[in-house]
Amino acid sequence: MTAQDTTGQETVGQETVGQETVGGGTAGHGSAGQGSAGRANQKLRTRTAIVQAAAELSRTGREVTMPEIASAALVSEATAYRYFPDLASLLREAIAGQLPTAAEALEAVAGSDDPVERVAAATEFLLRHVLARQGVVRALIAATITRPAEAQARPGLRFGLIDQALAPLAGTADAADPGGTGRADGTARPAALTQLKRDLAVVISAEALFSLTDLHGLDPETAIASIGHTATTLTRAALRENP
Amino acid sequence: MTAQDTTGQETVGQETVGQETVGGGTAGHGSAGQGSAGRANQKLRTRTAIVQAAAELSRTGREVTMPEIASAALVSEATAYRYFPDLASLLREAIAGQLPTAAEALEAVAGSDDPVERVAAATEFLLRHVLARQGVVRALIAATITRPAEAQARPGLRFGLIDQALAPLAGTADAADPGGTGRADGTARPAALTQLKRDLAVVISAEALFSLTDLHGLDPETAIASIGHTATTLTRAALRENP
DNA sequence: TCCTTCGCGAGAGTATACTCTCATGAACAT
DNA sequence: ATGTTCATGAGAGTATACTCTCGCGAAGGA
Repeated sequence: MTAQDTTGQETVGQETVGQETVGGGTAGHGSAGQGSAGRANQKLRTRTAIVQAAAELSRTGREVTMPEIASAALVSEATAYRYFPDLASLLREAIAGQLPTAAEALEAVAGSDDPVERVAAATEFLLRHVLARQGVVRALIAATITRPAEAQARPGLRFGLIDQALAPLAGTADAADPGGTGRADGTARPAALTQLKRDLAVVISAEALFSLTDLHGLDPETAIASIGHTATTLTRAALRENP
Repeated sequence: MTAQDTTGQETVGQETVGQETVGGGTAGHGSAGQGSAGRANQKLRTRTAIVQAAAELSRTGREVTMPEIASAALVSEATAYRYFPDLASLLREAIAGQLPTAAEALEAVAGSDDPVERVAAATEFLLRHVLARQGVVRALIAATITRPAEAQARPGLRFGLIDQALAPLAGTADAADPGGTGRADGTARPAALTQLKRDLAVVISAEALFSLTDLHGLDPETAIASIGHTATTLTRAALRENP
């Protein structure tokens, strides 16, 4: 019965909010039947405004605070915290909302069946996306690394992208298999695919990018190129062993 | 011979220890040879006690706070901050102090010239060391990722270890070349070595370990094994192209 | 012995992230 | 029309990391 419950979920996807269509009668009063459209819509608008403000600010590449987002969204800080348990959750959703689907991200190589080429494209895409939102991504990493329990909620774009890039390798439904431990396929392929995905999950990451730029002192372009090289090297090595 | 010097420095551009600038020629005690040994020793003991306490607490694997360290070291929190500009600096030094040299860490494979074997050992060593100090390492990453400017000071164990593991590959002084862009050697070797080092710097890391355990949900042992696989795969691939 | 220096503790102060409570007024039900 | 629900704003409160200031008291010089 709390505000929290009504707005419900906070994970990816904000289409679940309204339990009844916006339509109904005019937002005014008097229309019988389902009258609570006004409040539900209001909450939806508030929530959307907050996420939008966070998304816009994230694109500056700077760090972003909750008061800043709230004031940009024309709500109070308290309200922002009513919709999101913490800054990290909000940033997560704001970032996830800006992500194209894995298929869209790999559109440029949609015609290619070469995993190496596709992995290179995925790496480039992910890292440039991260780079443009550095401040927020850094804050997200900082928040999740000290609270591993809640880290599961971090956007799985990385994994989706990798799956999508390696789709040509998976017979059919393998790419959609999250666990990825392979099945009754009988071949050694699934295990190798799983391992390759783990290899790439480590490499195609914001953490890898920041390691190279911050600790190793590389400039962003060089770092992206280096990680691209690492990712394709791993892919080629896996292909060599599993033709 | 200022008190500053005696207590020792630890990173770039921080001389915050005292507010006093013990001032070379203060009128009073010009001579005295080693008269001020008492105070200098006292400061050294205090500093050592703080680092020791931090090191011990770090080995619990938990997170550690400055008040906790201070009380374990029997000093006030203010004193701890007099010796270290922030918690991260102290943790950094405490962790670095527990590190064996790269050579010692790779003692088990000292007799081997096989880079693959040596890289596997380095990976295993680094990740187990990190795992045993999870809480502190996580806090360090969180602190440095939001302040890239000061990240340079993070312990370079990773790089030293990698250099040491790849020592058999480097003709002579190449392993000691930080920039590593290769020189007038004429061959393609140095560039490939540099790239391999970057590959491994991304993979043999605490960030990689936490990515797999936190985001991918792997248990620590599986994660370590996976990263070991990734690292050796990269090493083998590099060897294949540069015999 | 007397006086200065200075390492240190204690406590107040700041910044950021987040929580809690309460009052307001619009939306809604009756 | 009237009473209830509830989204919201405002502001105080908490926790952690860190800073600043004051003053004590012992180390050390003369």
